Amino acid sequence: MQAARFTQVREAHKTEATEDYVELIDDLISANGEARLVDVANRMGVSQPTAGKTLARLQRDGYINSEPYRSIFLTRLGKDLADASRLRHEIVFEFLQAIGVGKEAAKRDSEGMEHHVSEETLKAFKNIIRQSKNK
Amino acid sequence: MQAARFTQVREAHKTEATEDYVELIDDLISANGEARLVDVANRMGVSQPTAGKTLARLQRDGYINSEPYRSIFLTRLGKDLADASRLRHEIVFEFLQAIGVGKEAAKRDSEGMEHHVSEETLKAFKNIIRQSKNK
DNA sequence: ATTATAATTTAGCCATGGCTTATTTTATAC
DNA sequence: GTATAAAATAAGCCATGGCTAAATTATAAT
Repeated sequence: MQAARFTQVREAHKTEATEDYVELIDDLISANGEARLVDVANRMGVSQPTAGKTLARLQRDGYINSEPYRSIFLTRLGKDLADASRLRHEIVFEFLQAIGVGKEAAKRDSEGMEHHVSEETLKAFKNIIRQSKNK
Repeated sequence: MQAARFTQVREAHKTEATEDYVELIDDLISANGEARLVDVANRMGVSQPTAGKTLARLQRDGYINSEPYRSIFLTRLGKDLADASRLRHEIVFEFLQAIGVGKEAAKRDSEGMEHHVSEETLKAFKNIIRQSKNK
């Protein structure tokens, strides 16, 4: 049934924002020692109130913690999701480069594609990466 | 700047529904001679009112035409978008199979991936498809 | 320490895309 | 040709994720 596929794509969309945010927060903590709303908003390319609203939802759903007016911390759940997301993201990014896509396009496309790649496809991607290294 | 990438992904999301719907409408017309709301809704996996609302937007934006209570027609704009979408969709689908992804996963993943693949990446996909045919 | 600047939050707006329930219109069966 | 079933629409709800403008809180500078 075709309907199931579209339903699945819609499911993926629901988790996209969450994954992008936790991954970014984790990066900011690694790079700067902390993750501030203003930096999240800038890196996501949205206004601060928009980022604030999304972060409130992430907190509601247990991915992050933060006291009012203080910086943002990942919960265990958030950190695990960030790690899994980054791994998937990196595989897609490396894969695109392995098949000859330039770095900039690979960055752009992997950002959108990463949320729609199943385990099976990811495995195929990893094979290609491995082959391209052993050549 | 990372922000630009996320902005681009958001742009892609805006056009996703439009592309999915016109492609589906075109398929329904080919298969059944007409595209009815009830079939669109069933194939998209949403309720009829939801499909109706989206179709109203598509009409507002010039992709389709339909008289109240009658079936749906693509405008020139809609037909062109449907053709371009299907082509992209098919390339992604074939590509995934060419690298060893099974048919079902390829169908599912191509549905989500197609909207996030740049021209550059599409070209790389076509190369792989060509190579896999000449082996 | 006070002032100025920067960061965060609040409030309120909008569009999209979901839903259900109820109504209206069209098509079908008899 | 009328009753029934099916399809489409209307009305009204909700969450997400955008925005701006204004208020509050925290930080930095002198």
